[in-house]
Amino acid sequence: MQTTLQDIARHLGVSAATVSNALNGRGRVSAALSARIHETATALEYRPSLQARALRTGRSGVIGLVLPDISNPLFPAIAQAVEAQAAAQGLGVLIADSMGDSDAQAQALRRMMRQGADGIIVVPRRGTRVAAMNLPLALIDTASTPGNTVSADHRGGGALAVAHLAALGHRQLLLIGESRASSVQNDRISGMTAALTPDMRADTLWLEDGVGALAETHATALIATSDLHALTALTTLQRAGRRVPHDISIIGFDDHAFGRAIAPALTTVAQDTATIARAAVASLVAQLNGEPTPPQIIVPMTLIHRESTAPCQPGDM
Amino acid sequence: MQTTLQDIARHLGVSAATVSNALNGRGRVSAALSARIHETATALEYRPSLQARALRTGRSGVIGLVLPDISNPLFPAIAQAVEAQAAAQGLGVLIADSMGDSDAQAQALRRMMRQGADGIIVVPRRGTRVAAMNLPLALIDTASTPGNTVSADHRGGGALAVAHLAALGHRQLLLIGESRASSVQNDRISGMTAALTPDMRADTLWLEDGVGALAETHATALIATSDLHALTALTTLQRAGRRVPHDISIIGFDDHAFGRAIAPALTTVAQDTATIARAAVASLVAQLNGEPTPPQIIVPMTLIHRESTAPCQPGDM
DNA sequence: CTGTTAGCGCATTCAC
DNA sequence: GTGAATGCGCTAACAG
Repeated sequence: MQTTLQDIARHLGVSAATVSNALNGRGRVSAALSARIHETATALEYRPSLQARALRTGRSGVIGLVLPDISNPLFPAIAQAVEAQAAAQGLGVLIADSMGDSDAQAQALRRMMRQGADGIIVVPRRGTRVAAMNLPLALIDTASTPGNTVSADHRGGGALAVAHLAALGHRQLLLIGESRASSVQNDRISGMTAALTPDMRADTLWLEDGVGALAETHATALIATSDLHALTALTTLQRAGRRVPHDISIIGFDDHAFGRAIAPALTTVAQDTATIARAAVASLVAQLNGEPTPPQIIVPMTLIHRESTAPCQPGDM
Repeated sequence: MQTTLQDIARHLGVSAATVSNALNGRGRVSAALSARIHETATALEYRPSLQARALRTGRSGVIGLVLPDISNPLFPAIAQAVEAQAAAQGLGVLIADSMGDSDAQAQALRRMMRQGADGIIVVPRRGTRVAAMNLPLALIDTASTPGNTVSADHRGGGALAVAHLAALGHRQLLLIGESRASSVQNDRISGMTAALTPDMRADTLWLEDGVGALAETHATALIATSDLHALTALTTLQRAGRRVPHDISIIGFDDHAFGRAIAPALTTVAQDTATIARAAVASLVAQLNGEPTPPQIIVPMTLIHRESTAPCQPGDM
């Protein structure tokens, strides 16, 4: 069995409350007694029961994380960052998968509330509105989503990608999105088109409309709103005999793990997941402490230049 | 505030204990009263506090899941399956990342125990021994790991891949592993070599030794112990002008998400994560109920034939 | 200043 | 069949 406050108290002939006071540094205990209490506490390997503390204080030390699809390679990076950040503050992380379903998402939120989560971080399903609960909430979505707590600067990321290609001399681009319903993808693409210089041109291809004649594009460079689509484009082009980056440059988004494993290694626009996670957890903690919710935070993205982008070759057009 | 047993009890002029009995179907309550209790319980939207129940019963309804590296694309699939399985049984899932570190792993286990996890599922770091705790544990590793609870049949998976290529007429193979320290990879490769027919030959390339002259291999087919390495091989070969599967066939392992997104789509040997997760959770539940721990379970793998494998072309050698 | 009493919400004895 | 008493381990509010 675990040692409890009572055990220590009996051991020293004092009351449990005093032990609690001493151990929590409430200062309400004489230095001498406090020392002895700490001593026996370590001797008996006392570990406070977070469960009992939770019942008493209403704070469980556990936060929830609801993801739309754990197996989507984008989210593990966020999960990892949130877990690391939470662990650093001694918080546990309850995880749930909303399976892209709005009902499942609502259900997951309720389940976590019942499990005693102090607050919940939600990466909402596309276009889903997260119902307000009487529980601190932090949304990681896009700047254009109402209620968003923190997110990457997707528009800025799009601009970054275009600027990189512009500097390399590319003028004719192909932008690849997957779903028009995704605000993340929309933000990224609008950031790209807004950053085009007057002499640049860009076509947009939405994969939900079909792959189209990707292999026959006249563009000299291509930006996909996800590394996954960049990978599709890369292998499709390679298979058709086009060489990357010699014939055509490719940029992806989000720095998935495989981007470093392929040849050529993928140039990508990365999210600062550590900062995003920190902000999300911080927002939860602030709300828990009754402090004002910090304002929405937009975290800059970073371009990681690897091998899939190169200067535009004369005659590419 | 949440409705409690007391609220219902007061509302009906009975005692809290009776309400508890009625709601938990302990049968010790008259049918009529029980009905009224259930009625008002739903009317008042009563949700028992799992925290209080946990304190009383010692069961929190939460299990832990410790992964070596959340961002490694292999593990999200397991996490997703475990979460789904746990949710189906009304259990929550606490997640932790051991960051490939044995100390961090031990620490994560302790943290989860303190957070009140009823049991913990561990996907151990390579070669790590998981210290026994006074808590139900389930290990997902390999058949050759002592203490393993459930795992995919990695050797059988290796055999499956070889049989597939043998049937396609391939005789000269290249096997790609990454680390000799990984028992999973070792099991897979030993399964492959054991399944070679007498007229087949296979070289083994460990990536920790360097990529080597992958592009110049004389093999007509290649098996990587992970989709990630298969992807490296595929893009390297494509870049060198070799055509997949026309010139060389490729098989990966674990059915990562990107395998369907590339051209050609990757043939792979998949784990039955749903079954593995079910077995792991079931083992935990059995241990919690004091039932005997079920014997180690080895779950068959499945070959998913996509586009990266084809019959051996005459003249390939 | 020090230490104790009370009770968080629930489930489990045991009397009635 | 039902209810009053008890305690899980802890801490906030109170009395000494």
